Amino acid sequence: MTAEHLTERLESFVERCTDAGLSATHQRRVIYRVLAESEDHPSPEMVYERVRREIPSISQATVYNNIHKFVEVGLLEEVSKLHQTSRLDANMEPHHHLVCVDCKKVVDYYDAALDKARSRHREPHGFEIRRYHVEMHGLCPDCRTAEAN
Amino acid sequence: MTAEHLTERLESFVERCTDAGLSATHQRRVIYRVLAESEDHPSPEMVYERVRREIPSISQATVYNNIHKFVEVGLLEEVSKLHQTSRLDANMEPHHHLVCVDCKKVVDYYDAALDKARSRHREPHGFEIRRYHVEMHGLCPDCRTAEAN
DNA sequence: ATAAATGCAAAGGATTTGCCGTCAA
DNA sequence: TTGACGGCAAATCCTTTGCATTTAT
Repeated sequence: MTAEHLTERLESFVERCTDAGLSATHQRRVIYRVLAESEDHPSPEMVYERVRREIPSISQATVYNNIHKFVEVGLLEEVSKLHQTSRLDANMEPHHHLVCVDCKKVVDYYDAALDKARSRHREPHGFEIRRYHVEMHGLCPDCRTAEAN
Repeated sequence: MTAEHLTERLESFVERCTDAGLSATHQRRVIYRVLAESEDHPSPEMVYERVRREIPSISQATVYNNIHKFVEVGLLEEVSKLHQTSRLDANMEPHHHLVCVDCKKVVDYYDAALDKARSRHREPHGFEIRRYHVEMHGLCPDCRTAEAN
């Protein structure tokens, strides 16, 4: 994140809130700035701690509620759409997953080209890669049909 | 999952337990069979419900504890290594993530070839893809160093 | 003015832990 | 026989909700 990008994001925040029908409260500005300044993909708890340095009276509920609002209006994304409950897989062969963002269905996905792509990435950023896992997030056929109504 | 693969997995289960120093208790056999028979990437709660049909007296703790053991010894995988607490990202540009399986650090990863790969997958299994996200799981440099001790 | 947002506290769901009795090897 | 395991219940962690008060527009 370059400084100019950060400034850009912060400046467009108020406008983006207005477009989304959200008032740009002091708490929201600080929560968003903390997130935009963070490089470490913080948890809600970490966001709460950082915001609390500036607004000691803020409550966890406000942080959680606004994170949800921000995700809804596209200001924010969750790294994994599958937190909250673990999802298990006894299939240990290399394969990938299609995840429905709506009903959280998980479908196995096999693709030789994806597996081949893995070899291009050896030790990215010094990581010793153990599992190369493509997660495609989208709407499953059932939820697409449901949404058409 | 073909029937023969399932049989294979079930038959090797006892052996794999022994190798890992785990006794193959009745509960563990049923928990593992339920998982190996499941195509839907069940949550611990769903595993508990299914096992309970056969062992009504089993406790949730046993299910949770054994799921952990199975993951440790490589009989099982979690679809996402990042559940339990949400991890947030204010960077809405398409990008990918390196996740440390040890310390849960998340690092952004940009790669043009990966983005190009996306176009090969249109509507896999009928999914309307909204986000094409590669999650590479491995050991970050810090944890590699720590593990060397 | 007024609909929305905040703070607080309690509730809820998911997961972990400690302890004691039981069972697999 | 005995160390590992299972069951139970309490504890903990993460997140959501209800409600009274305050605030942004």
